[in-house]
Amino acid sequence: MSKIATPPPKRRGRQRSAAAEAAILKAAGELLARLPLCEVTTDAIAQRAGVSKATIYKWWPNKNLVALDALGASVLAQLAIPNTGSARQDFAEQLRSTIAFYSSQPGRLLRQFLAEGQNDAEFLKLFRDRFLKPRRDSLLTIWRRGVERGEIRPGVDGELVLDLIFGPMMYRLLVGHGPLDDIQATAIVDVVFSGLQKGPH
Amino acid sequence: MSKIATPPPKRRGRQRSAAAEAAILKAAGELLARLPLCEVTTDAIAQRAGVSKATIYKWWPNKNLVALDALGASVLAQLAIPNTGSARQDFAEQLRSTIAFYSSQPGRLLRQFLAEGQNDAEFLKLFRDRFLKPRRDSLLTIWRRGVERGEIRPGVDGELVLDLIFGPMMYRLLVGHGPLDDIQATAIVDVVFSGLQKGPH
Amino acid sequence: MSKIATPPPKRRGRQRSAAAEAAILKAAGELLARLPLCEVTTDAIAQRAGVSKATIYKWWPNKNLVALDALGASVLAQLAIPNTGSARQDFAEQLRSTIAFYSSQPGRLLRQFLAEGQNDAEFLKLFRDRFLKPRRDSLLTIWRRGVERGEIRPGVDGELVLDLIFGPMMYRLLVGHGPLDDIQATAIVDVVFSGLQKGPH
Amino acid sequence: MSKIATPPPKRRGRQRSAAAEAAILKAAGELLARLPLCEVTTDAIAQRAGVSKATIYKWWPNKNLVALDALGASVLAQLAIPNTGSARQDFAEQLRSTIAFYSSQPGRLLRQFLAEGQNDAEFLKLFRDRFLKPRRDSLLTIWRRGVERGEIRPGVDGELVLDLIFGPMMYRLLVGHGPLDDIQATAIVDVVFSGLQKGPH
DNA sequence: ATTTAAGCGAGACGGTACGTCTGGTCTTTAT
DNA sequence: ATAAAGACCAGACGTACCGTCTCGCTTAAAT
Repeated sequence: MSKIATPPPKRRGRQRSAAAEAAILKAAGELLARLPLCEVTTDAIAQRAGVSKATIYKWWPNKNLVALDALGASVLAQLAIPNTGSARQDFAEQLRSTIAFYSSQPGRLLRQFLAEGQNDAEFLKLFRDRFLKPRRDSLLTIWRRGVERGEIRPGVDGELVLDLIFGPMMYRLLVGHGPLDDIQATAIVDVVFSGLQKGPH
Repeated sequence: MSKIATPPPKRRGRQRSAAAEAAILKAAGELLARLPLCEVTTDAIAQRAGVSKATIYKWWPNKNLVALDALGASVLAQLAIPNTGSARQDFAEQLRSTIAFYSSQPGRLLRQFLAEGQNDAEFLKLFRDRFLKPRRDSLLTIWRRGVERGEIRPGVDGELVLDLIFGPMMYRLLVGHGPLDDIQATAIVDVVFSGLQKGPH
Repeated sequence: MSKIATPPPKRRGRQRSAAAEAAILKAAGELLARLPLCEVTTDAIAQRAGVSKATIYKWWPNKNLVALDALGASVLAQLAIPNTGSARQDFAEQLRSTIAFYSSQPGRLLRQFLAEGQNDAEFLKLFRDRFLKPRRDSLLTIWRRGVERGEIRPGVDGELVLDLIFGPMMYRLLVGHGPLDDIQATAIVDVVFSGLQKGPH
Repeated sequence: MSKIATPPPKRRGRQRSAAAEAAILKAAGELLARLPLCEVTTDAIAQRAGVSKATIYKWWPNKNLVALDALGASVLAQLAIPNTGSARQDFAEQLRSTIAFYSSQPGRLLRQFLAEGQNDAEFLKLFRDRFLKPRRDSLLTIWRRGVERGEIRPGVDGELVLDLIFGPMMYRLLVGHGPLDDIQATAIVDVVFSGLQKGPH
C-alpha cells in the first residue's frame, strides 16, 4: 500500500507512476473535504485523478484505505505536545485542541474511519496503528512527565489514563448527546485528576 | 414507525397487520443475530418474513430503522440498576455488565448502529433517544444517590459523570486498542472516584 | 361486466350503486382522454372516482375492461352509414370518416386496445365483439347494396371486402409508414373497385 | 445499439465483449421463443445469459430493443422474392408465405412489437425501419416489374399497392375476426388486381 | 323490528419488474 | 511491467403497479 520502499529503482517494464499516486491521493483528499466518506466513490476518485480505477485497486485494496492514505498519518501527530510543567494543564490543552480537530473536516473523517472500522477489523487496526498509536505515544509523554514530577500517582496504566481523558470526549463526539467545548474539556480533566470523591484538595 | 399511538383503535380501512410487523421484526432480528447490519438486506428480511418489500418500505424508511425496532429499545434498559449502598460499587458493577452486554451479539449491533449514525444524523438521534437516553436516565440514579449520600461531590454534572465512566469503555470498545475486562472496569471507576492525583487516601 | 341483465332486480343485500359505476366510467374516461391506456392506473381511476379499488375489481376483472366500458361501444357505431346510391362513394366516405375518427383521442384508444389485445386473447375478443362487429355489420350494408345494385360483383365475401378497404388504413395507422388522408382514402377505394390491372374502364 | 460501426476497431480500453452481446441476444431469443414479449423480464435475460443486468442496460435502453435485436432484422428479409413472370402470382405467393411467417413464433413476436409500438413511437420507428422497410423495399420489386410488364397500371403508388395486399392480412392477423389461409390470400390478390367491379376480365 | 346478505370506501398486503447504482475485477492497447 | 480506458459481474437499492384482502359501515330485502 503505497509505502513500497522501491530501493532497486530499475524494474523491467514501465515504472510506477509517482504522478498517478499523487493524483489519486490529491483527488481523494479533495473529494473527502467536500463529501462524507460513504459518498465518495472509487469511480469519482479515479475520474478526478485522471487515473484508471484499476490503478487504484492495484495499489490499494479498497477505497477506505485510499482515504486513509489521503488524509495522511501526519494529521493528528501535528498537534504538538505542550510542556507547561503541569500534566493537568498539558492534558487540558491537548483535550481542547483534540476536540477542535475532531470538529474540523479532517476530524470528521476520522470519525467516519472509526465507523467503517466497526465492519472491517483489518481496516480498524490500520486506522489505529497509523493514526491513533503515534498520537497516543506522544500523549503518553505528558503522563510520564506527570508521574515523574509526582503529579500523577503511579500504579495507573498510562493507556488507561489516556482513555479516561479522551474516551469521554470520543463518546460525546460519536453519540452527540451532550455539548463538547472548552468548559467540558476542563471539567473532564479536573475530575480525572481530582476524582469525584469529596476530599481535601 | 411502530410507535403509532393508535388510541382510537378503529380506523376505516384494513388494519395494519400486526402479524406482518411482527414477522418483519422477527426476521430482521434473526438475520441480525447471524450477520452484521451491513450484510442484512431489505430483500432478505422481506423474504424471510414472508412479506413484501413494499410493506417494509411502507412503514420504515430504510433498513436501519427496521433493525432499530428489531433490536427493541428494551434491551439496554433490562440491565437492572443495583443499589449496594455505594455509588462506586454500583457504577463498577454497571460498567462490568455493560461491557459484557456490548460483547454480546445484540451489543455488537449497537456498535454498528453507532457506526451508521456517523453518516446519518437523524438515525443517530433516534438511536440515542431510544437506546441510550433511557439507560442513562437510569444510571443517573446511581449518581444522584451518590451525591445525596455524600460519596460524590456536587458541582460535577451527572451527564459528565456517566461519560467519564462509560466513555473510556466505549472508546476501547470501538477502537479496540486495549483490553476491556473486569479489571479495567474496576480501574476506571477507581480513578474516576479517587482521581489521578497523589493524595491522602 | 356491467351489462348484467338484472331482470330480477331484487337481490338480498344492498343494491349495486349506479353512482359508483357511473363515477368509475367517468373518471376512467377523463383519464383516458389525457393519458395513454398504459399510463392510466387502477389506483388513479379509483381515486378520481372517489371509489374503492375493490369496487372496481368487483365489477370488472381488470383495468382494460373498465376502459372498454368507459369508451362506450357506441362510439364507432355513431358513424352513420351513408347511402348516396353508389357503394364506391359510400365506402370512400366511410373510409375518410373512419380515418378521422382513429386520429381523434378516442380513436387512439382503440389502437391501444388492439395493442393490449395482442397479449390477451379474451380481451381482444371482447374488443372485437363490442366495437368492431357492430360497425362491420353496418358497413356490410353498403356492400350488400352494392351487390344488389350490380356495382359489386358477387362471389367476393363481404367480410373480405371490408378488410380490403379498411385493412390498408389500419395497417398505415398502426405502423405509420405512410400518410393517411382523404387522397389515400380515395385511392384505396379506387383500386379496390377498379383493380390494379390495366383494363377498359 | 449493436449497430456500432467501429470501423477503427482499436479503442483504448477493454473491447466490448462480443461474447456478452451474443449471450444476451441468444438468451433473449430463447426466452422469446417460449414466452410472449411482455413476460420476458430483463432479469431473466441477464440470468440466462450469465450477464449482469447493468451490461444489458449499458447497451440497450430497455428490454424491447434487446428483443428487436434478438429477433434479428434478417428474419423477414429472408423470405425470398419470387419471379414467376406474373406480378399477381408473385404477390399471391408472397402473401401466402408472409401469412405463414406471421403464424410462426418469430412472427407472433413481430405482432407484439407492433403492439408495443403503439405506446412507444420511437420503438415503432425502429421496428418499422429495421423490419418492415427492407421487406417492403424488396416487395416493391414485384410491383415495379408488374408495371414494366404492363400487368399493373401506373398511377398507383407502389407503397399503396403493398398496403392494399398486405394491409388486409395484417388486419385479420391483429384483430382475428376472420380466417387467414391460402384461400383468403388468393382472394385478396384477386380483388386487388381485378377489382370489385363487374367487368370484362 | 330484527336479521342477514350484499355493496361500499379505505387502505394494507404479497408479488414482482423496473432501471439505477456501487464495489471490485478483468481485458485491451499504449507506454 | 504498468498504466489508462472502460467493459464487465454481482447484487442491493427504492419505486411502482397489479390484483387481493380485510375492516367497519351502510343499505335494503327477508323474516
